[in-house]
Amino acid sequence: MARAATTSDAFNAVAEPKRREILAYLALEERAVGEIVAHVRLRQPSVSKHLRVLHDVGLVRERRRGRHIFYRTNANAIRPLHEWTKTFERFWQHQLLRVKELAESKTQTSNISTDKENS
Amino acid sequence: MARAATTSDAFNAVAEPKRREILAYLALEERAVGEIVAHVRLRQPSVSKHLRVLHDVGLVRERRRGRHIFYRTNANAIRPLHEWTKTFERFWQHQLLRVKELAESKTQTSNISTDKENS
DNA sequence: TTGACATATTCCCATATCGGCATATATATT
DNA sequence: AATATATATGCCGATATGGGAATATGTCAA
Repeated sequence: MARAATTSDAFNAVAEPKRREILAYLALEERAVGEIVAHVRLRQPSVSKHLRVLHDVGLVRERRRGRHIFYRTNANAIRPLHEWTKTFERFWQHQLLRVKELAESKTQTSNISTDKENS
Repeated sequence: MARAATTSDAFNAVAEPKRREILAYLALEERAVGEIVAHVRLRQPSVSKHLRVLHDVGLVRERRRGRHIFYRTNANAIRPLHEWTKTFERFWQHQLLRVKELAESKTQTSNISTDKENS
């Protein structure tokens, strides 16, 4: 093996900027491929491929209507990502608290070099 | 051009399962590379490379202490992802509402074929 | 200085990825 | 049936990616 098992999941699907753009666009209302092509600046085949990826991981649903295929975002499939980021919520709250405390202690004792910063 | 501009950002960094694992591990407390290697099942160079990626996008901070380098998750850098997923929150709430309404109407009028489902 | 330890970097290989182009497929219209 | 329209698929080229192995770099200890 060489590359990481390609567990093409929602995280991967969303890593592509154009796909995020498409998801945002399709969240508002369903759209036919042609409309998406017009909206995002890509050729139709590329858009179809992105839609395939999104569909495979359940991030969009399709509705076939004549020769048109309407896609819409399946917001529920984004929830796991939301939940994952949420697990870090308490940590960034901690960090904010620390920064606040530091700021306060600095205003009390006028800046006595508490430096520990690194890139 | 060929591949999508390689905007190595947080979304991309987080698309890698091992990197998510590392982030979760380093959120609790800072760890030296050796500890991370022991925790996640990868060789040291691979871990260093993942840490590089994470560091480049600001998802981890490092603290050099003698010959050890301690990494910790910078939860704040995860907030943008959180915010992005959050923009879809109202949509999945909508969908839940729809499902609920559908279920209710079905119990009232015993299932009069309102089917419109597709993969 | 030399040697041990911790971590990063480089090179290589296999594979994945993205976009463009050409083409296939499906459906509607005439 | 023939044609037009909408979308998907296949192939190609360029590049990115991840892991392994070897090696370089940096730091501490003797």
